Amino acid sequence: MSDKVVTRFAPSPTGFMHVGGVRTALYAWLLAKKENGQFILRIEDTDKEREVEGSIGHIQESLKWLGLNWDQGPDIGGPHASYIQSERLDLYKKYGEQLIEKNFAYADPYTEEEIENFRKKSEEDKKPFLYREHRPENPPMWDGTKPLRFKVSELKRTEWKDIVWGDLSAGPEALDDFILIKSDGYPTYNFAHVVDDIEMGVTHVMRGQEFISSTPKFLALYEALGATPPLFATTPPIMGPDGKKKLSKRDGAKDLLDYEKEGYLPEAMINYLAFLGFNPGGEKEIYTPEELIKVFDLTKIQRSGARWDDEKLNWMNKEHIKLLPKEEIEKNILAILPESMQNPKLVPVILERISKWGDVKDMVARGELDLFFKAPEFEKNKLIFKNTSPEKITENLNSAIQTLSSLEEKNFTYENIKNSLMSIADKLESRGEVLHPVRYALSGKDKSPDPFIIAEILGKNETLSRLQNAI
RNA sequence: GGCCCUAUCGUCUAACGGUUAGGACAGCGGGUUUUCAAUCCGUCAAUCAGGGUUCGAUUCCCUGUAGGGUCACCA
Repeated sequence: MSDKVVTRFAPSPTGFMHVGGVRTALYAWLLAKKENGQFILRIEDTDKEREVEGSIGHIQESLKWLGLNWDQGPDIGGPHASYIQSERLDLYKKYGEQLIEKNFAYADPYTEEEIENFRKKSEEDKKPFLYREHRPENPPMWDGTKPLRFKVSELKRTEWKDIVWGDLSAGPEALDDFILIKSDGYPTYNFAHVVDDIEMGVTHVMRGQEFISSTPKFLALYEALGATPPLFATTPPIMGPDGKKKLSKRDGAKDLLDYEKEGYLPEAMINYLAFLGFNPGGEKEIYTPEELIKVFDLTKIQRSGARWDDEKLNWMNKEHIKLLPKEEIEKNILAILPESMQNPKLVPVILERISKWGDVKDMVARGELDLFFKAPEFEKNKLIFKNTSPEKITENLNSAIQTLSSLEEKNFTYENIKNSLMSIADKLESRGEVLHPVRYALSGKDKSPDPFIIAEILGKNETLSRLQNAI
């Protein structure tokens, strides 16, 4: 146990990174960081057909955005380079030959049609299809043009331990002669990942529960290779909004980088993702990545699937924004505001209305900030407050102008404006009699930020002018 | 269908076999505010069902039900 912890994230480059895959990566990363171990990024590109160009770069960019830095990987190399499986074909071939020698592998002589027929026959007989029941007696030499199959030598019940799920087991029907190397010369996932995990000294394998049922095969392979299997930690799936199926593109599983574009904070995404299927206990919910590393514990990962909930993510993102220094918040908001709206005083007004940076853009698009930059056009009757007469409104607006005029330019601040207006308002039957007309005069709207902050941002001149205009 | 697995508020979850089953999101109500937002306070809300084991079961066992996963020259 003195060995260093080594974890890996091993995606196949078949498209964008979605949140489910990222969470598995996150758990592997958290463990490596917590144990001061190594986190490896390995690309499993053994299916040429499904490969999508640009995926590798996209995957790396996604991980980098979150700050999940790897210690070994395709771009930075490491003691076990290459970290791209298509560049390691010789290694898999070597392992394959070794298995043939030890009588743990053989060439598959059948055509795909023949196997398909076996399969159909089993289906008709209502029996599960097992290739090993058709295992050829005298398989040909393996020349690389035929698939190489693993030869199950002992049909037994497999029992193993999973850090998250506890004791697991499966009967001998889970064991079959699976393909190690395809006829195109590429290894299958089943083979390549085991070889690489052995070669790279991976100690903890984290992956989704879709792999539980094939674990007996992996274990048999480890045994045949004379290698000690790693520890397994299986993560539950992330479910779609209906809670019944795994989150898929159809239910809105998004490219992780879309969340970056929408202005989510990576530390909020990490917090949310980590807590979707993991909980350290206690009542604290907002964790920085550093805090998460400290409390992370594989045994506290959940076993059942969790639904993706955008609302909770938004809440969490807002909480993380609040943790940011003031200057940082200001910088981010100003960066999104158009040239004509670069006023730092708007920041607090905006901040309380957004949960992610992208919302700023929406506010601008909806024209919610326009009132700070151009005098509103209003309809006269909107100035009326409840049963207050027009004359009374005019009178109230006049007293507002009067009291605000007495404020010096440099004292034209939120507190002073509020005090001045409130002193008038409190003398009236209802504060609304003056505050409503003032709000409307300043903003042209019934619903707006409070009139005091609007006045401060507009400044004395503009404020008085809008009030006068309303009269 | 075979095999494997899972099951606490609407959602994410907490609870050495002993708690009024806790927290958070959402919802609802209220305070601050004329309003929206924000914020604070309060409130609603759950152990899938049935059997065991036990003085005592959310927790352990069995059955049922529901759900998930897997049965590829995909990972």
